[in-house]
Parts: sequence; C-alpha cells; structure tokens
Amino acid sequence: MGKRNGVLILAVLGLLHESPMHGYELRKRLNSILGTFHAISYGSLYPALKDMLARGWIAEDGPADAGAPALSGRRARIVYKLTAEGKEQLQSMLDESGPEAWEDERFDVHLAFFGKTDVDARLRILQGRRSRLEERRATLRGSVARTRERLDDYTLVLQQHGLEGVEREVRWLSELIANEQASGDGRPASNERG
Amino acid sequence: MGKRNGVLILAVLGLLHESPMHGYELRKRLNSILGTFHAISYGSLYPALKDMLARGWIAEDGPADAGAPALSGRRARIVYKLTAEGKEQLQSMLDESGPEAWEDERFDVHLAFFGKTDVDARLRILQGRRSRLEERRATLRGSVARTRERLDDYTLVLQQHGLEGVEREVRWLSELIANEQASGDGRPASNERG
DNA sequence: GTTAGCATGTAAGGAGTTACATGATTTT
DNA sequence: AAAATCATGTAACTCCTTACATGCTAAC
Repeated sequence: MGKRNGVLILAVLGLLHESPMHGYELRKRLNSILGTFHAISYGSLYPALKDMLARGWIAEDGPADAGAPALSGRRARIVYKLTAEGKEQLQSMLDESGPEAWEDERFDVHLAFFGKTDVDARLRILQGRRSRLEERRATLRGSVARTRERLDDYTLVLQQHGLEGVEREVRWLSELIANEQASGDGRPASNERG
Repeated sequence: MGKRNGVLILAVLGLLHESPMHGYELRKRLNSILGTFHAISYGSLYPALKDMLARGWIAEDGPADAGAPALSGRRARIVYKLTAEGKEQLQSMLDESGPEAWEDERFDVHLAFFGKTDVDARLRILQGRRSRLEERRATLRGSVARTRERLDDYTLVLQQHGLEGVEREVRWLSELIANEQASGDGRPASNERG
C-alpha cells in the first residue's frame, strides 16, 4: 500500500512507454534490463501493477486484436498501457538527476532509458555516477593498502579484484561522458575542455 | 525470530573467529568484506548478534583488560567471542560447497574466508561460481545479439558493458582455479600454463 | 557547554521472495 | 493423457533499513 519507490515502477513505466504489454512479457523484458541477475518474481510484479493501476499511471488496454474472436489462444491476458498521468510520472522520474538516479540500484535502469531522457540530465547522471565510483575507488585503494599490510591472502585478491572492477567502471563512464559532450555540442567530437 | 540465513551471520562468525570484537567494530570490518557497497546497519547487526547469542554460537567475552579499571573510557562495550558451537557452525557453513556458496550474495564472503576453508571445498566453490557465470555469459551474449538487431542505443552499451564484466569475472576465476590446482598438488606455484 | 564520535539497542516499515492456488493451451 | 509453457494472482515470511531512544567521553 505504501511508497512503491523501487526501481520496479520506473522500469515498468519505461517499458510500457515503448509499447503496451502484459505482465508475463513485462517480466521477461524486465529481467533483461535489470541485469539478468536477481530476476523479478511475479509476487513483486503483479502487486506493483495493481498499485500503478490504482494510481492511474497505467490502464488496461483493449486487446490489440480487439473484437477479433480468438486472442490467439492461451489464457485471457491483461495488456497494460501508459496513461497520460503515467507518461508524466515517467518523465518526472527520468528527469531526476540527483543522487537517487546514480545510486547502484537505479543507475542501470536510468541508463537503459537514456533515449527518453533530457540531454542535460544524462550528463549530470553520468557525472554523478562517476564521482560516486571515484569515492568508492578511493576507499578501496585505502582498504587494499591496509589489507596488504595485514597480509590477508584471499581477502586481498578479492579487494584487488573489486578495485579493478571499479576502475574499469570509471573508465567506461568517462567514455560515455565524452561521447555525450561531443554529441551534445552539436559539433563533431572535438573534445575541448575535459 | 526465524531463519537468519543471510550472509550476515557467516561473516560475523568468520570475523569473530579471527579475534573477539564488539558490535561497533564488527560493523566496520563487515562493510569492508561485504564489498563497501550497501553497508550493514546497526538495526541489522545487533538483532543478529542477539540471535546468535541465544543460539549459543557466540558469548560475551570478559573484557580483555579484565579487572583493569578504565575500559580506556567510552561507553561500556560488549565484546563477543566464538563458542565451541559457534566454531562448529562456522566450519559447517564454510564446508558447504553447493550452490548456496557460489550465489551472488554469498560468494564474496566465502572467498574472504577461504583461508579457513577446506582445499576441496575451495575448488568446488570456485568451479561452481565459474559455471554460474558462464551461464550468465551465454544469456548475455544472446541478449546482446538480439538487442543489436533491435538497435537500442543505450540498452546495448549497458548490456555490452555487463557482458564484458562477466567475461572478466570468468577469466579471474580461471586464474584462481589454476592457482588452487597448482598449490593443491603440493608443488610450488610455478605457474606453468597461464 | 555544546558538538562530535563511540557504543548499544528497539519499533515500524519497505521491498522483495517463496510457495501456493488457479486455469488455459500447446507439445510430446 | 501427461508434461511443458503461458498467464495471473495471493499470503506468509525474510531480510534489511530508517528513525528513534539512550548514554558516555573527548574535543572545541
């Protein structure tokens, strides 16, 4: 009944903005966006859809095969589409370019829908994300240095591996940022002032 | 009151096996092991300690400065140590080398305590983890191929980045496995065949 | 003397999972 | 006719976080 602040609704709104869909299909697309790891379950998805329906963000779509007799077989399925309110909600969530947008849980979903996101918001999110990871990199570097002193075999390789992962992430973000700046200027990628 | 199956108790048992500690310090060490991301809160830690105490896995340690008047200042703190039962519990958790041990949430903690883990279990866990990631790699490769057809700008870079991350992870695990096999044979780590 | 940091703890609630219940259709 | 896959939904429960409550000591 409560907040429904999760990544879930953002992802659902984004997917339904592309085209109307029913729950079962939504779930499959969702798991592709949310990273293949930790697949969303029906026990999460259906209650979330119910909530969004009650809020008026989505509505049942008359079957696209409307009037046509056979729904091509299978059990009656409920196709949802975005309402006008839902589109507004989606836009306001996508235009958020504060910390919420670059935290671990949300960043991937925001990136997946960058195509629908304001150019300025894109840049702020990417830069915020990079700062976040630079902080983490600093912490990890300190931690690796300290662990090295304590000589802790496996913990050390684990932390080093984690550090390398973060460094790779930072490089990747820097590339994306450079690309955004190049295309955002309307000028070809001349890349003046970092 | 229930299961307490999380990573948390494994990590706590592992840390207390190294040396007795109080909650506040435990939390800091925990956040280092659990990856710097998603720091464990006191609202998780203290109830978990209470549970473990009730189960007899840990016990209050007489202050190391026993008898000595000043606890060096600060509020009275409760130092916990592993009991014999706690050590047994820890060992049985570390010797688990099934799927539980190589799932996303647990693998890191298991690796961090590999120093206390049976050689055979180490190898099974590493190999299980690698298979897991190879499956994920296959899924992602398919997904990237399909997305490429649909030409979905940002979703594509996201998935490609994810795929490269998984590929890197697999290479890393292969190195660790090779090292285990080399040292497990009783021969010095001459590191033949990369 | 007030702020900051150490230290422990509880109550309420958010976000999600598992397991179950139901039912239709296609493939074997 | 059995098994697999598509499809929707609920109830109970797990794990964790946030926000609060308490209190002690060191530093400004």
